[in-house]
Amino acid sequence: MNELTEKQRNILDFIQLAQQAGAPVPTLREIAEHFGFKSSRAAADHLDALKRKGFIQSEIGKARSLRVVSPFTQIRNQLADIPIFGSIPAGSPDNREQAVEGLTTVDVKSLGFTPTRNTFALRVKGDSMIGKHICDGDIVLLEFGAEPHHGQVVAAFVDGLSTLKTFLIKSGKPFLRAENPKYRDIIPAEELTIQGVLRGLIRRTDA
Amino acid sequence: MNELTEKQRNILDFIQLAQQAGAPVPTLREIAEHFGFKSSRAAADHLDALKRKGFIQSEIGKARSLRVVSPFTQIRNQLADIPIFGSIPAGSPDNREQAVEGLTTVDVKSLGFTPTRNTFALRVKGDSMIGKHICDGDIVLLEFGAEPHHGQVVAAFVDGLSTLKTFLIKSGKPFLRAENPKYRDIIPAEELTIQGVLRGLIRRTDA
DNA sequence: ATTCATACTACTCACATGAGTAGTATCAAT
DNA sequence: ATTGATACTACTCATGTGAGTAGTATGAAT
Repeated sequence: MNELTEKQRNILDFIQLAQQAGAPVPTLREIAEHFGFKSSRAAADHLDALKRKGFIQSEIGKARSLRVVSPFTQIRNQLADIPIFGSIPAGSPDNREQAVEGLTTVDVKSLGFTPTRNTFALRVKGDSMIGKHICDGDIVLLEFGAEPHHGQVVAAFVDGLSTLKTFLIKSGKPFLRAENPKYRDIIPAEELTIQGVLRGLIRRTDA
Repeated sequence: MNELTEKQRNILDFIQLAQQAGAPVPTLREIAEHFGFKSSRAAADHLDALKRKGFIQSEIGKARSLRVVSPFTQIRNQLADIPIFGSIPAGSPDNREQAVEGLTTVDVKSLGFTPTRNTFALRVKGDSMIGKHICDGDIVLLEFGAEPHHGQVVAAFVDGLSTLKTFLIKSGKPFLRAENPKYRDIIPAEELTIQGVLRGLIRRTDA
């Protein structure tokens, strides 16, 4: 019952293509022009059919407000871009221009938290956090400016490099510990800059 | 010289967020309303500044035609939606309607491989792969139909559930092994369905 | 001192755009 | 035979929307 005709599918594809390309969604007249219709009503008819069949939605009276609602985009939530740094520059990660190695885009819901401007990513070097199952090459998502709690993993600026450590409080004093018996670093955290608190992780496995 | 003021940055973020969410780009009046301006001219002034500094582009006279052209979107590549299953239904993951728990969107470049229609995700239950640093609650990205190689991690259908195991070949025969001494499962792989080969991993760390 | 960018309010204008009315033609299902 | 969905043309209307004019205030740079 919810099957599309060829014309309707073509129009749905046309809209979806524009949407995916990052371009504004076409207007009734743009659709009409593209398909050679001489009246925008023809396009409106097809959109009505697509709406009735649940493939698209729009807000009334609002220009270019079409949305394709495939089973995927229905589930889809807010997205967020998070910059990946090779190493974090000193201070705030707001100095975005420098050292940005790439960008990762995550679905907020699947991640379980909402990234802010203070969220950034870092490529892990070394196996100092292997005890927490954070491996060499993993991308870790961190939040700048968050207050670290006992047992949380944090990024700290040590010897000119950003390194991951576990944040611990012992006798009221904060310490940093590597999660690998090979590295016996236990460093008083007072003298250091905590750059971010671990919020998530992305790993790529080579094929 | 191309630095943005805080106001301009906020407005750029507002536009980019809408764009990423798949929503139509805001109009002058929508921007003005969101930031509490009483005139759309205020928004237009900021957009003029952003255009002059090269952060956005627009087509004249066209509704909602803004595009963010920051270094971010320049780096940005193809995105891919990957469905997350609570447990994989038997057979091909193409039966997407069922058991889809959520959706994760990843940047292809940061992931290091290109997801296909055969790429899917699975939420890990249990710690049977802790030896490979795959933890309970992690989201693993898998590829259906790929030929598993010795030592790769695969998803297999065992006792009505999808479980992760390491794929091994011993004396020409394929075996599956759990990476946890607690689970001594060594199962001949011939009788089993390999549902997918591990390609990536996403972890969320509770705040 | 003056210039310039930023950051607005208040208002206007033209046209872009969604939405609608009325009518025609075709085809499949009943 | 008649109904209903599809697939249009021709036209109108209200409002959404980008663009612009005029003016005010602030602060940094020269």
